[in-house]
Amino acid sequence: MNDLETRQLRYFVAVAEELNFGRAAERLGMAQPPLSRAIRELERQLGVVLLERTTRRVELTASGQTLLRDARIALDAVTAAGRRAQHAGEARPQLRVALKADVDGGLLPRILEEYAAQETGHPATLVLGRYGEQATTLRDGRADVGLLLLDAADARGLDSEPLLTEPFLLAVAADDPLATYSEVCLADLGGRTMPDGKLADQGPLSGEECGFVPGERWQRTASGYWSAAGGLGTSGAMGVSGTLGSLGASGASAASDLPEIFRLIELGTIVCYFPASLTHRYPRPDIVYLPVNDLPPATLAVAWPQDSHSTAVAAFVRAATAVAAAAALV
Amino acid sequence: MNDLETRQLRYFVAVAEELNFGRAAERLGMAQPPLSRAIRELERQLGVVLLERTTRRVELTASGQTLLRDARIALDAVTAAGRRAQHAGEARPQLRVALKADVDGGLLPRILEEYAAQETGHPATLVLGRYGEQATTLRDGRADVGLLLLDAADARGLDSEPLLTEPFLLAVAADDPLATYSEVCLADLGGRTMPDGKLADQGPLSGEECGFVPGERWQRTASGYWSAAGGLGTSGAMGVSGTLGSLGASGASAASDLPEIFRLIELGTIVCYFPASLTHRYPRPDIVYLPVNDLPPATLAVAWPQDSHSTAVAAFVRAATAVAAAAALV
DNA sequence: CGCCTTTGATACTCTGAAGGTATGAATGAC
DNA sequence: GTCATTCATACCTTCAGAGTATCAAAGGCG
Repeated sequence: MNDLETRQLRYFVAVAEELNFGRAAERLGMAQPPLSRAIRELERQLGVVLLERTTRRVELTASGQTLLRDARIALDAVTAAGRRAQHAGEARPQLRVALKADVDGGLLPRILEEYAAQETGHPATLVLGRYGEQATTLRDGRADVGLLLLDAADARGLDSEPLLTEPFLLAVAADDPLATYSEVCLADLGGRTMPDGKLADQGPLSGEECGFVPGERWQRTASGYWSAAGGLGTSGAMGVSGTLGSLGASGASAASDLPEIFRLIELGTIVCYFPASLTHRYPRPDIVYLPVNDLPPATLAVAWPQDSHSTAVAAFVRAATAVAAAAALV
Repeated sequence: MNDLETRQLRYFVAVAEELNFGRAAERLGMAQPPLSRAIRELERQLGVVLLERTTRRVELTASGQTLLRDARIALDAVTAAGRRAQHAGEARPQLRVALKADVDGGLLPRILEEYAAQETGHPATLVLGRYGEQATTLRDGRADVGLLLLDAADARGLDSEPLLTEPFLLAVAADDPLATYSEVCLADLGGRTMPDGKLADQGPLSGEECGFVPGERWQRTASGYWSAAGGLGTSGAMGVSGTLGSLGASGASAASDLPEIFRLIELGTIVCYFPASLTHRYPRPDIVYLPVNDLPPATLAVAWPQDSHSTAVAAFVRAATAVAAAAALV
């Protein structure tokens, strides 16, 4: 078997995601026939059928599903290789820290201060992204280290160290009937929607595209072992592509920035989950934050590519854990 | 920046490893001029100088070193994607278990038995390889799960669970002066060589190509965090490409299979380190096994690609840890 | 100091793989 | 049965990648 080219993987991922050759070709900026041929050639090379296609429907085979997962990972690794090389070539190397603005447990200033004190020669710069993007940002080489909510991130390929755990709070309009409650549970939220259009009673994390075998629940233990866990106790914590302001490509009436989201919450159009520390930063008269008693808490962590070997990353991780440990004592 | 092609990465890795365009071209089965052009084009795409070249010498820049590391990882990910897709397309899917024959702490039969009892529908098959190859075998998709010595493996991209710890024993000829000792230390071994031609007083693990920043020592803590550790206490445990029967491409008088190695040990030509459990399996009148008092012990672990999501892998890991735990009680 | 070997770069040619256009054929909706 | 949709096929075109021949610079050496 000759080695695959990234072009072939990109083509396949496009088709596998669109499940439609025409749309995939359009997305790739090419005509449909050469795309069909390329996929056929890929299947011939691998000796495996990846897509079951009729003129009306395209479906992934088991091989195709496997390849979709692994091709995404491989493509990330390739772009990461390029980007890291570019970054290493810059005159004044920097430590790129990925995070979603305000999702830092209030620790960011102290972490940056502590990190700067370590004099690594790599000043820190922030790479701000939307909620849930941080893991990908680390995997494809746009950042060196990140702060993210472990439960919302697909941590594959990353190592991480938890910093703190805090509950999600539900933000609702002050004139919502729920606002009089001292706490709510998910079942109380029937019908209310989140910024991404999903139903609020599913919790803050979208489980779609989680990449896990349907019907299986996996969770990571402290020692790094993935075990199948039967129960649903932690099922909310396995999402991958987070919500909270992210708007999917398909999102119809999705809001993406915080001011917009707060406005819609005040109007009663949507509700939204926020980590508790973030809510302290946005006290607003017309919004009430409520504890949700059957929602697992959020774990803020510092994360980095598993194959990282930079001293600056290690220094940042040390700084982050030290600050978190100090904060936990207060 | 357009995405890189794996062809470009393969070309670069070849040149970076050979540090000579002509030899690299030969290895790639192509002429030298197009290779030179391809590398130049790669540098242009990235906007970075990867190689400092005169007509007499080729050297890696900092960017080039970074790219060499990451390109290897990315290429492994690409081939893994292809192989896993092929594997998923097979009629009767199997669990491919990578190991070096006899390096299993004596647990393999019981692990296989325990695994078979779990009825995953994926019968186990063994993928035998040379010592130290298991990690790569897992990364590039030739196997789904493996048994390996953690200290000898480059565990990047893998998750693992330790099974047991046992000392390395030194195998020497019965008529060697050392054979009368009850135990030895590394300093006693001056001048003796190992199967790969390296000096025995360096311990069983080759530190070359370890990929870590020179002058830094890294070790993995229980929680998955890589920390810089100043001391040399565990320095022997960071090797990547193991020895013990592997013969490097450069190896001149290297021996590769066990019978051959034992013969050379009997003749006094070489000495060799083996995990204790393996020596029990090869009692030979003309070979003496000695404890080495300043050598860190070997940790046998079960390992799997970090992004694995297979129930069969999880079942195997459960089986392995259960058997190891039971064995530890005896 | 000058010759020679080694080795990467340049100039040019050529081939084939990747992409485009036109069209066919199958499938499901109505 | 008709029609729209969508994937496959046939055929053509182009340029990127590979080859050959050659140049030029850098060390080694007498």
